[in-house]
Amino acid sequence: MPKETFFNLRDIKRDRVVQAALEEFAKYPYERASLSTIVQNAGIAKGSMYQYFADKQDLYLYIIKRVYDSKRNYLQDVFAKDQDFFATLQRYYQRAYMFAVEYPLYHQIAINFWESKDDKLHQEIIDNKELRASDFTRMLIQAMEDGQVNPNLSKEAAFFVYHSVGKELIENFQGLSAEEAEKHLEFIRDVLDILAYGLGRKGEQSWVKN
Amino acid sequence: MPKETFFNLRDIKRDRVVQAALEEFAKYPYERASLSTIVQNAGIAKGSMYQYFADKQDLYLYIIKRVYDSKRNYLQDVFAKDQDFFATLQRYYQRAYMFAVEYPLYHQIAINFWESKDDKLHQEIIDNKELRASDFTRMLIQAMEDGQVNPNLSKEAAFFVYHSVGKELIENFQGLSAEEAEKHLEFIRDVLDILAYGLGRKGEQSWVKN
DNA sequence: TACAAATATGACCAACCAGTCACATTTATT
DNA sequence: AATAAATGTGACTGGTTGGTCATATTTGTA
Repeated sequence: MPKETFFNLRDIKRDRVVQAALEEFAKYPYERASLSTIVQNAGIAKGSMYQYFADKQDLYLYIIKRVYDSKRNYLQDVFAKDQDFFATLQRYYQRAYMFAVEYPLYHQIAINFWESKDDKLHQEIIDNKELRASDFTRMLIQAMEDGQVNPNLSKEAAFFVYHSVGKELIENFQGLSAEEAEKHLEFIRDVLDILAYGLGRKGEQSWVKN
Repeated sequence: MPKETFFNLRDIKRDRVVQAALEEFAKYPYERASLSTIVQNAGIAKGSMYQYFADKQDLYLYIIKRVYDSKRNYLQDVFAKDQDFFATLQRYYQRAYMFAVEYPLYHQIAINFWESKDDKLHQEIIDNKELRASDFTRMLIQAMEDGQVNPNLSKEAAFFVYHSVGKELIENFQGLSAEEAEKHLEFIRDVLDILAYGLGRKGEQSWVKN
């Protein structure tokens, strides 16, 4: 948590600090990111930073929180729109892609974060993954009951497949030229279709005789 | 490339240097790995290391080469045993898993390597990925002609799915207890089955009417 | 044994890092 | 205007890093 002093700052100055931190943590993972570089780009003295934050990790966690709050907010209306399992997944990943295009800095910071090896940070990543796993599993069970998904599949394996592909999908679009967006969204659809045909074929349900 | 001096070393000493480097690069990615730690664990002087290698990167690339040579050798007879596309993939990933269990240090170094952000190293990763992509695509096209795989699928998307899942599969098994090996191998089979049913159902070929 | 070539050494260097602190400056309160 | 509180500052500390180099030791050769 930042200190009170940080919140008392004038907006322009506070934004400069945040912006400089965003840029640095987007460029480098936590351990290699440099506080000296951040304060230099923010145009403040080294000591000032320690008036705002307890230490490097405090600053980092604040930035991470901003990023994930923003992403959660961006994705909030993706779920529960309808009950189509496959359509929901496609909305989710396409929207996650659009987030990456719209907020490239946030996107890069998130990538750097979940690749972090730092013990304390790593625990948060695992917690987060388990949280998403239970969300996904809930959706999956519902879809199995609805008859959208083959109910004989291993739930763990199904989550694993979607987690892997989703992670790589999001990570993959670093070149975020807006012109290619349509092509990228189509690619996401192609990839998810491959998974969908494996998880159950709508209308045909090819698994029933298995 | 190591200097001649390195190869002139007595086996015991050379192995000590290699072993210390392996342990350090397994523990930390390139940038955070410490030469000082390596020389200390190897029981040699700092200066000696620079008699053997030009610099840190020279040492690292030598270690990386060892790792990948070893892995390539370990996986060499996986392909071309038979023409069953899905069986070959399963052999590949199960064997890659066994490699990880058998050579945990090598395994960890490989993971750290392909997560590296260093420009020069990153290029090698991309090259490597493209090489595997063309290998995979060749197999895929063959399987499409054989009727094992739905020929209407996007080849890029198909590779992407296998690449993502394969990468995460290999990365995932860090707790490499030999007792759980059977369970892990079964999990790999479950995951690949999900993909297979999406790429085409053997015997049934559910895509033909699509 | 005498010389030369190869190899080993660790103190040392400059560059960087996160974090500190005595002090200067600005802002709020009386 | 005078005082107090809050905020800003950058030189400095102790640590780490990759890399160097003059010198010492070992090894090979004659």
